[in-house]
Amino acid sequence: MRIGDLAAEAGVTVKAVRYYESQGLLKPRREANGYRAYSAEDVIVVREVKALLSLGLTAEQTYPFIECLRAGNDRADVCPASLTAYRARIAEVDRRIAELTELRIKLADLLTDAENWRTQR
Amino acid sequence: MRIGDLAAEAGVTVKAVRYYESQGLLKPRREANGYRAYSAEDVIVVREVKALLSLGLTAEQTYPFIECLRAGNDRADVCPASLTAYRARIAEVDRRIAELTELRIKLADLLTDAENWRTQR
DNA sequence: CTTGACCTTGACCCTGGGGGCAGGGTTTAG
DNA sequence: CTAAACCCTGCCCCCAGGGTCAAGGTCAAG
Repeated sequence: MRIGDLAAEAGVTVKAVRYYESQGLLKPRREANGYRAYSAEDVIVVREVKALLSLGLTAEQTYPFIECLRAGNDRADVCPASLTAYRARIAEVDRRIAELTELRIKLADLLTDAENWRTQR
Repeated sequence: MRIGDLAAEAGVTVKAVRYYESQGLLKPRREANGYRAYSAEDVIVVREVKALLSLGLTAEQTYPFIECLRAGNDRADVCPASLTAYRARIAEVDRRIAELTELRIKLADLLTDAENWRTQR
């Protein structure tokens, strides 16, 4: 199958597929005319990458998941490296939520302060 | 004063100062040799920009605050436009926290699922 | 055989807030 | 006089692609 079919079937853009390839996540063969040729397995890979990116992982961080698939597993997340990646991402999210929560407090304080200053003048 | 002095006094890098200028937040005069020349007021502006960026505003969003300062106010955040910008940023942070909280749940579910699958095999 | 619609290719510029580096000119202290 | 420290502009890099382009390939209908 060609890149447009793959993209449509996996629910991403052609541009995204080419980007994944540039990141080393796909290695399609080429037809005689230079067109990229994909297997049915590549659809699974692209869907997985899409799902992982939407969880906030970087393209690079999806690597262990794809390797897990390529190793013959039905699921990309049953390998130890995948579990580690999940845990790392959860920790990252927790850190980010804590940061934003602090920031929220700071902003609210600043707003209150600025409002009070105005009514006092 | 020159760019290095300004940067040191405001606690940012020379590169950052030039970037702020490229975003229209500073308009230094030039010495005969082409060096940028800053006023003492510019230190205040740069400090303000730095503080606002650390609150997650974009350089563009700092614009109303700088205008407020230039209008002669002692504080950059006492103008109506500044209050609006604060409120917008708070709403943004709230949205982001909500997103991350949902994401956290998804990730934890996926992790649990993958772990269980492993112990079951 | 040709036309037109659609597909694919690689290549370029853009995002935000700068960091890093190159290759120059200027100034200041010793 | 020279070396260090400063300043200038301009270019490439990040991340996950989006937008646009010119050029060429494919496939059906007429």
